[in-house]
Amino acid sequence: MIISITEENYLKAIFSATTHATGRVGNQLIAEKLTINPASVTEMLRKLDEKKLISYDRANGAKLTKEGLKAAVKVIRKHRLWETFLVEHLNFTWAEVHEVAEQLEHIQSDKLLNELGNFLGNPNFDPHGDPIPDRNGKIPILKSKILAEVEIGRKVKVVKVADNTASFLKYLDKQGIALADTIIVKEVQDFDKSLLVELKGKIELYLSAEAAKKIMVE
Amino acid sequence: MIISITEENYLKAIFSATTHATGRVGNQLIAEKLTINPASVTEMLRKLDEKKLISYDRANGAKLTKEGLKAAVKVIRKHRLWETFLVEHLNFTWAEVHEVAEQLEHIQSDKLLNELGNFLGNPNFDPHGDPIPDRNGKIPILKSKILAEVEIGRKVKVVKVADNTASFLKYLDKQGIALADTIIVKEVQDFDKSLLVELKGKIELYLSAEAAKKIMVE
DNA sequence: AAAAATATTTAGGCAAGCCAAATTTTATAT
DNA sequence: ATATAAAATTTGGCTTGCCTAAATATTTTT
Repeated sequence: MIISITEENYLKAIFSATTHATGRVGNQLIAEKLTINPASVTEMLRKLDEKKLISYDRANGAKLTKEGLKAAVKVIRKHRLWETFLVEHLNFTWAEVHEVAEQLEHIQSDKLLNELGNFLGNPNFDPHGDPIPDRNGKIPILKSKILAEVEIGRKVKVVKVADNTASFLKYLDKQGIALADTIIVKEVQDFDKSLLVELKGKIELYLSAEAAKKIMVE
Repeated sequence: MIISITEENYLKAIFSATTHATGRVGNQLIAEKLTINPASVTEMLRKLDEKKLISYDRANGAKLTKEGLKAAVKVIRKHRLWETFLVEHLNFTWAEVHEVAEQLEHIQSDKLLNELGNFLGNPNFDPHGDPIPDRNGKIPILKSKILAEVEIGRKVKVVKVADNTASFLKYLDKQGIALADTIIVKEVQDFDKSLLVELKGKIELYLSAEAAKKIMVE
């Protein structure tokens, strides 16, 4: 079956909305993720329902079928493999990759996808620490928590960022924080919940409560 | 200026039609290259003319402007760099690359283009021996001739194929002919102009006149 | 339970690209 | 020079995806 680029983007949006929020996936939310008008969403959801990629009714909203899930996960695998390629081999920073990966994820070629995976050594996580689904669609699970919830004195490792916007990633770069860095929480300021942390055993710096919620550690 | 994928494909078609045929580039020819209906071509050519990417009038047909040429050459550079990448790093054969490169050539990212070039060592020729335009749009020239015109006894090297269709490339693979192979023409059959050639100093084989017109040597 | 707020759907339209059929223009051949 | 053939264009219509504005549903608040 042919799935258009637009349709792929809807499937991706539904997938990510499904995992994040607990309940139903409404049109509004999908519209926001794709920055389009909610009115436009209805007809597309109906179309995806007809194509059996989602089940859709007013009460339950949109829900991926087995086939729709497979398609969504494949796009995500492509996206994250390309991000990995761009960072590891083409000198992209993690703040730069997203936009280009959004384009590359729609290239259709099973051989390309397979060979790219092999070329990269079929990694399990991308440059942001997000899990890369394997060939069969299985998604590695990372048992991580947010830095804001770590006890004082505990030594942890940065494994993922929960916000892939360029502005946040650039902020991390400026602070010198990268994936796999070790962090020890030294103090929590009572009035604003900001943290004083030790980074890589040497530098000490302050992180806002906001930032601490977006840094995942293990 | 934003140039859509469709527009890029038109520019590419006009470019290749321009170099091949000597005279004017007509709508018919463009329609054939893009396998679309000639009726559809008219409006697009007018649009490209409005955008100053081509000059277009009934008498002279379509002709790329400086800006249109630049855009066309950039797409071709992308296409050929990606082909090189696929063959050299992802185990694609030269018969497999075209279809995927047709997609990859439309990815928009100057950084990607630059870094990909660097990653590959900014090669001058792609896996089919076609010249890769450099960053400034300059196209390397290969002073090659077709195998059919080589004198008997002369030792030459395969530098390019003048037909990139999968069927011809697969035929070459079957015959064991690849870029950079040496060939010596031993005999020319009078009645059908087919050639008996020595390949890589050992194998002898017959090539039809047709094939000999599509193999470029130096 | 009524009013207010939020979500969804309907209806009418628009832009990009495509096609088929009919027509006009240009080129070729007698 | 004119009849015929070939090439280009016009016309009308299609599909995909998007939009705005208005109408319905559904929740939430009071």
